[in-house]
Amino acid sequence: MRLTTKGRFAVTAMIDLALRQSEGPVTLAGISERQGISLSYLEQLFGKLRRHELVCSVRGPGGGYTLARATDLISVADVIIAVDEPLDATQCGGKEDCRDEGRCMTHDLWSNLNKRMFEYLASVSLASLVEQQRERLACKPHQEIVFREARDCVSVASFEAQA
Amino acid sequence: MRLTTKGRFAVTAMIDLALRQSEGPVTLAGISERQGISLSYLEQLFGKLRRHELVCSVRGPGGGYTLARATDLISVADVIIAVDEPLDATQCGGKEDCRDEGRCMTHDLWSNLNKRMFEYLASVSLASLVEQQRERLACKPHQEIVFREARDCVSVASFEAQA
DNA sequence: GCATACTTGACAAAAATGATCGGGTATTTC
DNA sequence: GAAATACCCGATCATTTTTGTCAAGTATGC
Repeated sequence: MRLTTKGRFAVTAMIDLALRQSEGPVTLAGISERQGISLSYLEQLFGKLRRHELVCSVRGPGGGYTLARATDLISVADVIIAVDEPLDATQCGGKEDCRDEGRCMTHDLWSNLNKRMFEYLASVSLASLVEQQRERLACKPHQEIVFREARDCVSVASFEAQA
Repeated sequence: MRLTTKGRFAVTAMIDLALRQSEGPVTLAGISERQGISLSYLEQLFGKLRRHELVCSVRGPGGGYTLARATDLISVADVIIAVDEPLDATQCGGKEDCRDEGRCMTHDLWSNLNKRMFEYLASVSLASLVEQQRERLACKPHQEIVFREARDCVSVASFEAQA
């Protein structure tokens, strides 16, 4: 599993979608404006999300995207896997036991790490994130949910290492 | 924390170094040949590792690199942090509580993930990896420790997602 | 000492990826 | 038909990853 900003964008967009789909399909243009992600990029991401059957699309006026499953059946891991396409075959995947010692010396380490991360991300559902988000909104009831300049924070180029 | 091939290369190289430093400084040329990582790239990585005081350099003939600390005092997290320099300031770092809800909607998620990954990687020392590696070598006692074509496996471009 | 070979160290170029921009087409609602 | 929307594609810019080139330092043989 790979952790980059791409997955972060995708998750952010999915949360936005989850928060609004009760009012019908959500347009990418809306997500783009609210979250400060370029429309083209969202199109690419949602193309992948759709092909992985995490979202459904509705064309025409009033159209947009909706989630394909309930929020508690979509995990963060699902989203990240969908947009990050992990170039399957090219590596000595979990199956082959990497004879030729030096090769894949770090195999066990990485597959353990992978596993841990995956387990963690798979344990976090969109539902729980949405709930978190709702709680925050509840604290500041009348603030409008339009934040154009969210970019500085959301679009940052890399994860931060922290102790 | 960011997970890319860069960190993977660095860890692989550090294990190679740990396995051989008993015979004196280890050259990057050697690591390059054995692990299939380009010399220039290793030079960059080891520049960072040196500046983070994880390795020491010895110039001139017979020179090379040695570890700056005992293998059980160097964690995988140390190595990855060293080569990945997390562009500190640009983001809304852990301190600021990201008011303006939509902004950093996923803040908690990512910082939790970060924390988990970091804890895991910090718990894995170079010593434990070396020991693992030694055990494997022990099973195939007479095989020469020269594996030119390790690239196919080690150089793959991304982590694999796996359940 | 001095040349020479071995090694790190630093800078620049190339390749790959991430992200944006602009155009177009298909589909649906009105 | 007109407008709103997804969908697709190629071009472009920025960033990151990877490789290439050249310099600087240092031990060794003479």
